[in-house]
Amino acid sequence: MTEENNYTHFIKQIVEKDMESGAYDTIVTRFPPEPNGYLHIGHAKSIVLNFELADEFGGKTNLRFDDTNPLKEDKEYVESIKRDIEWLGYDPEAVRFASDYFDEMYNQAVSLIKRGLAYVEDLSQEEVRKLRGTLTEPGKESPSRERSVEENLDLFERMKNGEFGDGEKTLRARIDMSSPNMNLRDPVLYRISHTEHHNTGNKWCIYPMYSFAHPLEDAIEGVTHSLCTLEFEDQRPLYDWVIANAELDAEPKQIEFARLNLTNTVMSKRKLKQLVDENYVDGWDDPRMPTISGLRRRGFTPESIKQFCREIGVSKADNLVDVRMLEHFLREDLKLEAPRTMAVLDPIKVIITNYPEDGLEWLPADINPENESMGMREIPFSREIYIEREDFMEDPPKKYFRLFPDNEVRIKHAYFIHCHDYKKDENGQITELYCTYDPETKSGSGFTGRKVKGTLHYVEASQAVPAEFRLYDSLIDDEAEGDNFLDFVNGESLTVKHGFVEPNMKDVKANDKFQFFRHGYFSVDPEEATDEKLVFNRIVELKSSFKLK
RNA sequence: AGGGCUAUAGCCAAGCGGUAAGGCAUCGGAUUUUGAUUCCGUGACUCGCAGGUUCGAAUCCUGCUAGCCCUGCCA
Repeated sequence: MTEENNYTHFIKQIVEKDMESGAYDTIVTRFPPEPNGYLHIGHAKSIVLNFELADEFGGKTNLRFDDTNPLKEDKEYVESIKRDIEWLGYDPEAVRFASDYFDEMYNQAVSLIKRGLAYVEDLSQEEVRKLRGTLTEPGKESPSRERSVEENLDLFERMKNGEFGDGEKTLRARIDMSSPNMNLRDPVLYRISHTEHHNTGNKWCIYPMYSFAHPLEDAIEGVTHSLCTLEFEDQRPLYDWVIANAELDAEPKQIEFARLNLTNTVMSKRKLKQLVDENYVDGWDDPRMPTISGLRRRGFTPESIKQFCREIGVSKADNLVDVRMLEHFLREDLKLEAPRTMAVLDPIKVIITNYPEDGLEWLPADINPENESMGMREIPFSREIYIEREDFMEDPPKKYFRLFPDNEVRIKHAYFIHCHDYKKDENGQITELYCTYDPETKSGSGFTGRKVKGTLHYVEASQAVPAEFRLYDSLIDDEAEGDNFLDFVNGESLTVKHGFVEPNMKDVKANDKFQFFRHGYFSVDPEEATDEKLVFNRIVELKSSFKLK
């Protein structure tokens, strides 16, 4: 069971009341994705809500694939969705499919027909649309509406038996063509589609619509609280109509909440698909994607995503959450977990002119100063080291306390070094720095004679391990201008750097996470890192109050 | 405009008639061998607007305004 938590929201309050009043003995929720795409962080909000709410009240949560439209769905998505939920750390009480209940749904439809609550429509889609009316004008009743029960029964059975082509007929609920709620103007319950289904194969050529299928699925599974997003609010009367008229005992209630929107992010399946199809990214699991698989590959931890979902709350107000909140929880989670190590992403060589020609020493370094139990490692130091190119300036501005001519800085875990000279190539690019070190300032020696303003990270040259670093920036630039979201795609969302890491990083494994000193949190790319080639994805930068310029 | 819903700080969000929680972000300051972390401090004379009820209103009532959703045989 989940420990008690401090988060409350209107849905939890509804459940609390329902439990107190005895309306339900136990709570059952479900996460009901359609297997037609990959899960993203917006789904994570729903997953966390459903699983943790049920868990908190000692209830259960099913994973149920809403596979009522074989035209769009595929097994491939079923597997990726299962994997993502498991990775997040949730274990469904049961894994079900809407298609498991096709027989039951068919019987319920027949029952509605027998009671005069549904009829077979043979008007074309176009004609049905015309009769539906508009937002401000009531619809008109279809001639099919007054067909006899016997005829309806016969036609529906023939629909099932494949006697009609796609779109030739539908089964409609007989509700109210003049309802101000469009969903109640005799909504379609079943349509004909001669399409093979990933689960039921060619058994069916009629498939139930969401509005009919979903409440039945909930009722069959004994779901008590059926949570969905705001756009289904207008469907609730229809949901309730189905529940009231179905011959099932359970009485699930639908409750709607606002979906998640994130700054610098697009969330709709359509847009994400476009980014993939038009090669703005490398696939659904590109580390820049807000998909669960993208976040996982980028290096986000399940806990950081879950904590984010808990903290943003649940309400009915449209919202746009700052991505920096997500990043905050990643840093928070990794702070005590990720080993510190040093990586130079854009190297510049430093020659320590007064260090012995063939000297090499191993220095002790803590693995995580905030978590001493992680122990120590040893890192080499010698006459030649690499530091970050941006840690040296010929002509620094005020308050630049890194290295510049005639300045002294600390090299992390090693010594103070003092810059005396530097060399440039024909393009004016700095190629080498010449420094001296002061043996008295060795780290751990307790030296207090002088203070320096800056501490730089480094990698010793002879032992340095080459590595590739992939630095990610927002995929979407919220400040950009344009009519189409593609105008907002950041063309510089990926920067690749080649540099060095410490020798003890040779044996890292896929998805290992580190804090590169002064840079941020990085994760070993699971797809493209090999034994010969280290590839690190930057998950998120460290915060910084330093602003050059 | 017919219906449904929403409105509390830059963002998310608690609050449920007794006098505005918390988080993120921002900006200060202290500590610091990460310009990080940590720590401390920082913002709503007011809750979309206008009226009303009440000793007392973000909370109740009325009327406005703004935004989102609904006319798939998608979910």
